[in-house]
Amino acid sequence: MGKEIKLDELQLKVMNALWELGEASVGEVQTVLEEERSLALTTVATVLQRLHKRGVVSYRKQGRQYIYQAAISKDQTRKSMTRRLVDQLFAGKSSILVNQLLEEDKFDAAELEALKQLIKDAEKRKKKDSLK
Amino acid sequence: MGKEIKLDELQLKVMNALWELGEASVGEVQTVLEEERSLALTTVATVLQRLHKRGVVSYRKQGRQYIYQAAISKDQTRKSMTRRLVDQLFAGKSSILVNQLLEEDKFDAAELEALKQLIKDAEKRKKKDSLK
DNA sequence: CTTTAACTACTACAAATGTAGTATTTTAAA
DNA sequence: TTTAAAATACTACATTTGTAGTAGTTAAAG
Repeated sequence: MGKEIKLDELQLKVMNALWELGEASVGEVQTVLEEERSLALTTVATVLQRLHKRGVVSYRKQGRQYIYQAAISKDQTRKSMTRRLVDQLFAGKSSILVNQLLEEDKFDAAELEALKQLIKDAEKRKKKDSLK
Repeated sequence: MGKEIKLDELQLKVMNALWELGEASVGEVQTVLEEERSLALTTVATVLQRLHKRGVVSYRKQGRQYIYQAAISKDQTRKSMTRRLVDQLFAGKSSILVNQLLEEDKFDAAELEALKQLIKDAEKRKKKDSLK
């Protein structure tokens, strides 16, 4: 599933609300977004409709209400959008990105520890693969 | 300098060309971009003009030609756009992003080795800081 | 000198996104 | 019963981005 996913700020906020709630009506999404700043209900509705048109969300009817849910996973989205950023700005090299984050001191001690472990795991996988 | 930088695909391609060349005329930028696909010279000119309006590029006049150069560094751009992605999709946690990349097996053995070293460096910095 | 190429200024269109008001209908509350 | 709230359908506007043609001028090539 190499489908490109490109979502702008508000679209992502809406998706985050759906991922969090599992499914939601326009009003419920609005409520979540409103914690940050107020938006007209119709703005939220429009975003959802357009996302639906793109196949990014789906809905079922409940009475006269549309109950929306994400049609793409958060994981897929993360992968797709990270890939794009790495391709566009890091010459396709994830290591440059991670280097930058480490240099910027973006991790606490526990996270560094966890990363070390993940690197070990990755190295093990690499060794296993190279023996095949 | 916490200035938000948001550049879309073509804008980034133009910036990459400027960063690579140091400075360039519209025609020179077009030549670089053309390696991938052809674009009207006026399209490139328009993008550069709009970027200039935003303060993202600057130019000097040479005869009747504009010689553009980037007014923001690649590093700044990388930091800003990575921050946005992490905030929007990774709840502000860079470690989740790196976890994902490691799980996706995006690094070769040498890169993993280099990352280990960077983590050690980061850990040392952490310890130094905690002793202050 | 003439023709061609290069370059900017100007103009315009389409698509996508964010924003939200109005009209209508249905449902819930007073 | 009436009023208010909720929800969708419809509509419209502004901004941004990508796309590129036309006109006019200047510089380079033939």
